[in-house]
Amino acid sequence: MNTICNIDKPLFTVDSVLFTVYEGSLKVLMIKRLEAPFFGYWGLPGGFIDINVDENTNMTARRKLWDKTGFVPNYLEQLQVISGPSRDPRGYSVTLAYYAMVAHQNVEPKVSSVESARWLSVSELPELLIAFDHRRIIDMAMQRLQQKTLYSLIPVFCLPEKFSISQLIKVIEAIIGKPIQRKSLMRRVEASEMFEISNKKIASGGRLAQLYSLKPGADIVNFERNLSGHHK
Amino acid sequence: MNTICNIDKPLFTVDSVLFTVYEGSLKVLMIKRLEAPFFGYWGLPGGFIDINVDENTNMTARRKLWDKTGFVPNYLEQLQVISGPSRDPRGYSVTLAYYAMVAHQNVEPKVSSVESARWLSVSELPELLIAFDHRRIIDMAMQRLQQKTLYSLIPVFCLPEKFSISQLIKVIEAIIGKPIQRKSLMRRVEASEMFEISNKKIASGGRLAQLYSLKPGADIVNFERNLSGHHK
DNA sequence: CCAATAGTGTCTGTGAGACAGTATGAG
DNA sequence: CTCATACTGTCTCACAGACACTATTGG
Repeated sequence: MNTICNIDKPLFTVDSVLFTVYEGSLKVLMIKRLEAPFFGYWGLPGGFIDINVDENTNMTARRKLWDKTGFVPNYLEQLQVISGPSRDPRGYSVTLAYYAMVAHQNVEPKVSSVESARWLSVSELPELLIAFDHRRIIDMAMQRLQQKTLYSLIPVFCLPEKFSISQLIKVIEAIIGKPIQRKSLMRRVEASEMFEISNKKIASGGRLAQLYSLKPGADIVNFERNLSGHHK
Repeated sequence: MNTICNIDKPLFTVDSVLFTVYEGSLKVLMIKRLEAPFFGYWGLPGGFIDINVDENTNMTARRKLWDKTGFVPNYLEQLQVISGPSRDPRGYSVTLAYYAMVAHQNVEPKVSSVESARWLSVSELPELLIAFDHRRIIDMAMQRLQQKTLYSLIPVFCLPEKFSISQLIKVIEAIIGKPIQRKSLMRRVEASEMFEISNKKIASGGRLAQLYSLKPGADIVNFERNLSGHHK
């Protein structure tokens, strides 16, 4: 242990907004705080960088998420740095926020075993006590996720390895909060060349659905036009 | 002065990639380093956050750019945090990189008076000695700027308050390195509703060109389709 | 008049939206 | 068979690309 030395230097932390879609709604992993400040409030998973362990801040984010979920998120990207003298009562602070995505099933066993961790629907956040400016950070993350969903297929990272188009539609609609055209999505899945057609199908009450999986090493494709975003 | 306390805490800095377009090419403001490490190399303008002065890291970036250019950049946005144990020989470091844009004419007087500051063409960077991993940061900034140029009109921030469509075309072409269609650009300028038609025109060897200016308080519009990017 | 640059008219191409129509599973 | 869900065909529409055409300046 060594003394925390804070003279003229801001407190630097790494926090993550981990998304998943489950039961048809977009959820964020939050941790019930067991220490001051904001004792008893919900906060984002995160913490200090450990320069002896973390190769870089991405690793810090991954490590902290691993602690809570027992899983490395399928998608992780820097969101924004938020800083200022009064966002943390302990003093001037600088927070690097990430946003990330996982398939619910991959993390459920561990998350439900961690007493303080919980998936909260973004729709219920207004009624809850959120620590620091984490509410604002979640809003920024959601905006970015929604925007990115319009021109890429990152929502696949909320799904298991093999998934059907219908599952993907549900996830996308939960994220952007609007219906989309199945046909448009299929065109994109096809055009992106990111996915393999699996030899399996999945039952869902009617005709069996084709399963797709991400090609190993496939890059995320950005389309040149946005999906819906308005209309109807 | 107080002792730098580095035990277990990374060094946090803020650096900026300041772009302008001048003489038909995209340029970056670089500073000839007069101290170790990387003495004599070119580095990005930046430095440490001053928690007694800077309301947040944006202010740090602005302040550092003001020192070198005598001007607050027209556009400033966070780019990325880069971190690791070996990118700075002095120890584990975390750098928040910004990218920014100015009109060349606004900053030229001051920049040419600061001995160590210089506008370098991005095309000549490979031949120069660049400090730290700043070369990689510039490349990231350029990629982001190019991408954003395809779906927004941020290149206007490289131009004086009143500008013509032809000037805007030249700036955009310098940024993305490809020709664009004048007609497409005019459609966008019109559709964005970001600009006012000035009552002045500018001479340029032929018919007088209409001058436009950013409406006060106008938000930056993001289009739903990208411009060219390929074709022809 | 001409040369040069500014701006318009308009046709084509591409990919999303809409939605009817077809396919294929379970019971 | 029917119902439910999966998928296809295809028309429309918005907007970028292309490029010929007209407009307006200086000399």
